[in-house]
Amino acid sequence: MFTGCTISPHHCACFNKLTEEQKKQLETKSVTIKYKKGEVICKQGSFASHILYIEKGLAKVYLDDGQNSLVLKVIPPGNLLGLTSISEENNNFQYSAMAYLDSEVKQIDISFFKQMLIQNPGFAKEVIDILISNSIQINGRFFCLTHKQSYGRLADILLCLADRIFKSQEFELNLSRKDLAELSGISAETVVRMLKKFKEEDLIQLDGKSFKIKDYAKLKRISEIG
Amino acid sequence: MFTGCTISPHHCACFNKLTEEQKKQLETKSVTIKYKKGEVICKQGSFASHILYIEKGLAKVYLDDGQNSLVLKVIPPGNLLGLTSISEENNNFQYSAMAYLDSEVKQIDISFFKQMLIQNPGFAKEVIDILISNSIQINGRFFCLTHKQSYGRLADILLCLADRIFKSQEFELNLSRKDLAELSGISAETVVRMLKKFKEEDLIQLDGKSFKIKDYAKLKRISEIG
DNA sequence: AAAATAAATTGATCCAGATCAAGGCACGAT
DNA sequence: ATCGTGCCTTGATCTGGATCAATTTATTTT
Repeated sequence: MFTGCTISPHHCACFNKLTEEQKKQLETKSVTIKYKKGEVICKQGSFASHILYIEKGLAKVYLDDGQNSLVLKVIPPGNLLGLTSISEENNNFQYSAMAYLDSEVKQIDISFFKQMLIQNPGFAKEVIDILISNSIQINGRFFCLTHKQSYGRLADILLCLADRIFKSQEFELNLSRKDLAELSGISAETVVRMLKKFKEEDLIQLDGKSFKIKDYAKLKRISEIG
Repeated sequence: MFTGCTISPHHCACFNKLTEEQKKQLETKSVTIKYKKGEVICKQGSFASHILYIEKGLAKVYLDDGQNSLVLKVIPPGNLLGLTSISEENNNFQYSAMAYLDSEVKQIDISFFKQMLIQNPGFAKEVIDILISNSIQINGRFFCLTHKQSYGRLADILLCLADRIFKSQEFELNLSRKDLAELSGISAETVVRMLKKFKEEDLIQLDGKSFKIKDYAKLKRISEIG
């Protein structure tokens, strides 16, 4: 029912709503920056002069209080990042983001973005839809991390990676065990133990960073039962 | 830094942006319904033909998978409910809501609401701001419930009630211990024990449903340390 | 006011998963 | 090669808080 999956299944559609003229303007009002894996793309609390759009790579969005960190979502190409900064009262980043893989990020001037919201109702409506789908997704993850137990959460993430990121039952996961732990909201040691168990029970095949989902149905069941 | 507080600190400002004409129309497109404490206002999954606006009372918004329940937020008068249903792809309620106290709720025709989004960019912008502030709030709560421990969460909720609902250090809490438990994401028994501890340590005064914050600063510290 | 029902409190037990500690392994730097 | 530094893995231990069970106190219902 609810999934801890952090990855939006669709591209954001808002830019399609811009007129040709506006699209041209957009190009002059934006610039693309490259980030290496592990680099910080935006920092919680800092002033936000841009809305970000992931063109290539993968980024994680997380909250941090200096002590603990919570991954809110993972953003694949085709999605916006930093939308919360367009609010009038919170014009700084409400979360941090880091490149999970080498990435390219388009920075869009925030006042241009706001101008589009006012000038182009279709664009605004699309942005609203994006915000809503973000909320729904995060609510699901919220439910997951607070009510499912670790097994289910890990199964969830594995399926999410297979389905939404790699679109294959077999993949090379370029993330550390610690990253995986963060994603599923459990400790790195526990992740290792659980992966081992999944392997023993023949639900997955695992060798270092090579993953293969062997029993999708059973993993699905585990993710649902919790 | 992050708070588990579920209550939005401000009224929604979007209706101010409507023209006089549109405000009049709004009246013809909406109707106010009364709910008794405990009644369900909207049910997760059901078709949403209206956007809801809390006029009086208090409502809780929660997710439910039949097994567990997670309170996303508590909505005081002056706030919208069910905004997620204006999305094109999710035109049903993404969560349930229940009256915490006797309440009055205005139901606004959803297609009228959508029409306003298109016709009135100022209105749309305001709705975007509301969605953003909702997300920020829920993200904070998310962090709280996953990373703070129970003590901090309970302290958090008590301060939130005092500051945002009752606007007084002393209040009569019309919620059961179980409700309080749900709000802070812990079991009812644990809530009782912790309240007792708070009382013993002279942080609060407590008699049944009468609460009084005696040491705000210390509670604040507990809520921050976790 | 007595009976029935629900909520609050307290104590005892249990367990998922964190944390701590220690080795094994891989890979970039010297 | 070999040193170092950081991941991965495994085992041992600890604990916050859930759950279960039983009693007490409120609140309805009749």
